[in-house]
Amino acid sequence: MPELPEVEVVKRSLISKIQNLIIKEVKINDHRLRYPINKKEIRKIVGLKIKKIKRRSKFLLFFFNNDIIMLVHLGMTGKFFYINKKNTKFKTSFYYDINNKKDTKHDRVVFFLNNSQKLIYNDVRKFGFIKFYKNNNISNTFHLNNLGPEPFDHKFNYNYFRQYISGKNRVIKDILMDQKFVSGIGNIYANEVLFLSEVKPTRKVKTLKDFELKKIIKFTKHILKTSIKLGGSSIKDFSSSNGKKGSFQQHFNVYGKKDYFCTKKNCKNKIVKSIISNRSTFFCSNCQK
DNA sequence: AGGCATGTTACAGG
DNA sequence: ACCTGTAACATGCC
Repeated sequence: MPELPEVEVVKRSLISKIQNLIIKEVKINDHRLRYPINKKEIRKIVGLKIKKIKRRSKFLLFFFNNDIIMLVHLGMTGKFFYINKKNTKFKTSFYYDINNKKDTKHDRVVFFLNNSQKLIYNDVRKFGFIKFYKNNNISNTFHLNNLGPEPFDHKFNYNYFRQYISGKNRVIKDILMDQKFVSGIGNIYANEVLFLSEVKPTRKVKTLKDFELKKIIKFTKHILKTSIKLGGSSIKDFSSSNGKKGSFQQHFNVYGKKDYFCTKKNCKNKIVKSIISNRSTFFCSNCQK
C-alpha cells in the first residue's frame, strides 16, 4: 500500500495518538509475516514507553526505553488501527482506517496500551514485518544501510542524479523506484513523477538531458510533499467511513488511468498501460518523450 | 479461472 | 565485485 507519503502520514498520526504511551501487553494472532515475529523479542517491549516514532524511507521506527527499536515495514497491505478496548468504535483513525471495520481476520498483532486503547497491526498479504533492534546497531541492518537519500534531502539533487546513473543501462522508471537511488518512491509516484516531468518511463537513463533530470528531481519533491499534505493516497474506497482518508488519489494523472484522456491541455491522447519490470506502467505517449 | 495488486529481495547469469 | 532481470513471498478481488 504505502509509499513514502502514506508512511509519513501514518507516522504523524501515530505520534499524535500513541507517543509516550506504555505497552501493557502484546498479543500475536499470526507471527508469519514476511519475517516471522520473534516472540521473545516482542515480549521485551511490554512495560516500555514509546518515546519516539520516526520514518526512514518506507520504514517506521518505534523508539522504546532500554535502547530498543521496533522496525516496521507495511509491505503492500500493512495498516495500523487505533481502537478502543471494548472493540466498539474507533476513537480515531490512521491511514485507511474505517469506522465499520469488520476485518479482524487480518489483525496480526495487537498492542495493548496503558490508556486502555489498543494499536492493531493488520496486514492482509503479510508482506510487512516487525523486527527488533538495539539503538546502537539499527543503522547496520541491511534494511536501512543501503538506502539512498530521502527525496527531500538536499543530497537528492542534480549532481547526485547525474553521477548515480552514469554507466547504468536501465530505464528511468526502474531507477526512480530503486531504493538505493532515492528512498521512498514506489510504483504510483514513479508513474506520476514521470508524467509531470514529461519523460517516458521507458527512457534509458543515459539518454536523459540535464533539463529532464532537473524536472524529475523537482517533481519528485513536489508530488511527495503535496501528497503528504493531502493525507497520502487512499486507493480503496470504503463506503461508510469516519476514518481519515488521504485524497491524493484524486490527483492521479496516469496511475490506474488506462484509456482515460490525458489531463494536459490540448492533448487528445489516451493514457496507455504497459509493463516495466513486472510493474504496471502508465503514461501519455504524446506528452512524455 | 486467470490476472492483477501501493514492496522487497534472493538468486542467477553476465 | 558490479550490473541487470526474474521470480517468489501470501492473500483477496475482479
